[in-house]
Amino acid sequence: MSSTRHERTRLRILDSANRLLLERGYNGVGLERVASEAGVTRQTVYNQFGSKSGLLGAMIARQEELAGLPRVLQAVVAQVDGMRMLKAMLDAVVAVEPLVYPYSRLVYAARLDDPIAAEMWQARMASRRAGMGLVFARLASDGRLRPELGVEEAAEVAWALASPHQYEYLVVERGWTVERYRDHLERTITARLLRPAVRAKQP
Amino acid sequence: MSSTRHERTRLRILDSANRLLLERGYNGVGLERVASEAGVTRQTVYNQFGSKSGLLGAMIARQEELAGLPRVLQAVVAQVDGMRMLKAMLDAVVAVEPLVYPYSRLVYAARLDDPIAAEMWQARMASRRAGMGLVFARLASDGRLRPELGVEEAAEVAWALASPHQYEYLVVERGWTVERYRDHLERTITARLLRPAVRAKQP
DNA sequence: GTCTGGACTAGACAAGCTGTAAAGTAGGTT
DNA sequence: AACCTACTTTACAGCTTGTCTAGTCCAGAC
Repeated sequence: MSSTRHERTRLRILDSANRLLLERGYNGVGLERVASEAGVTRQTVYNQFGSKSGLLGAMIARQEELAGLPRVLQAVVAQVDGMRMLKAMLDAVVAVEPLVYPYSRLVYAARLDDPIAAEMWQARMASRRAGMGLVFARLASDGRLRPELGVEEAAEVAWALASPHQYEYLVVERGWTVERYRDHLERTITARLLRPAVRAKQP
Repeated sequence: MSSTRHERTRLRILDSANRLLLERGYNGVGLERVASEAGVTRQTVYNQFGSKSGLLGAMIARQEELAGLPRVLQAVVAQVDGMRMLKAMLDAVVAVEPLVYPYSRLVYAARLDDPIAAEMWQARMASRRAGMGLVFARLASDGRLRPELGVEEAAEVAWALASPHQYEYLVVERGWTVERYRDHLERTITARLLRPAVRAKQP
């Protein structure tokens, strides 16, 4: 099997990093502790991940994989109708955010004084924004966009609405269910950015 | 005058802390440097502010005072009409946020592994949320709220929309002007939460 | 079965950080 | 002139990330 010693210790380190960093914050726990809980030396952590930020990056990459991000994004682009695409996008956000948000939060905070974390944040956000751009390009060509709005502007607004921070505030902090949150997103985007579907034109 | 030596050094420390922490992040610069740029010893910083978090708290309190937060909030509660109150609230957000946001961001990040910062964040957010609650209570009694919405829910949604993170994303990151941002907030809140004003009832 | 290379350990080091402590020196007020 | 407070100087403890050098152990190739 593909379970070399290398990979096994790598996973042990990632597990203990998950446990500790998630509950005590990025600066709240040192690599010595992460290493010892993984039954490993701090040196090994550096051999595997290069730096503390590197470890954080590996944690996130693994979590996105685990959360099935590639799969749900594929479900989004598979839609042909703009409105279905939007719904699939919201489903994707709601499915992935709960699993990925605790990690996003760490990167978001670390980003302020760690260049590597800053770069990671930029890359993640750019890719999500691009996804939202696709959705609204489709909605625009379907004629569902409000006439005064451009695709770019609509995508920016929608992405800001579906950002991790909104999830954090409404779901994590205020206790909304993810269903309610999803419903809220759809309502807000519809009310603010879309216009009713037009029936087949009568010439 | 009320310019004791105490207060003068206090201001010098706050100034150098502003300069350094804002551009290098909370963990990106140590108190040794802050102190030396203020022409003072690190010990003096501890005498005055107690801890690094304490210094951060003092920075924020001073900035909110400088930004005129009490004044604009007074302008909000002075309104009698709910819709004017909402507009005043948005004016307040737009006036204060640009000055306070860089500091909010520091507390928001530090909050994850610093209990004092966490408490500061909680207190600040609770007070802003309470303000939004007042506005929507008035709007509700004016009959301007969508019938399916409760005051609490509407206030939560509005507050999430007018949160520092939305400002950060749309204005700081995407380069919107504050006027455009304010307009966006009003449009979104109106479209999502309010219904058109009813004319005087005809019996 | 031995050999070899990569993974891991052990221990020490540099440079930085927060926070505390004790003792001495200026400043301004009364 | 005396005094209290603010401030400085110096030193410590304990923690951090990151680097370096040996040495050890293990797994798969031959």
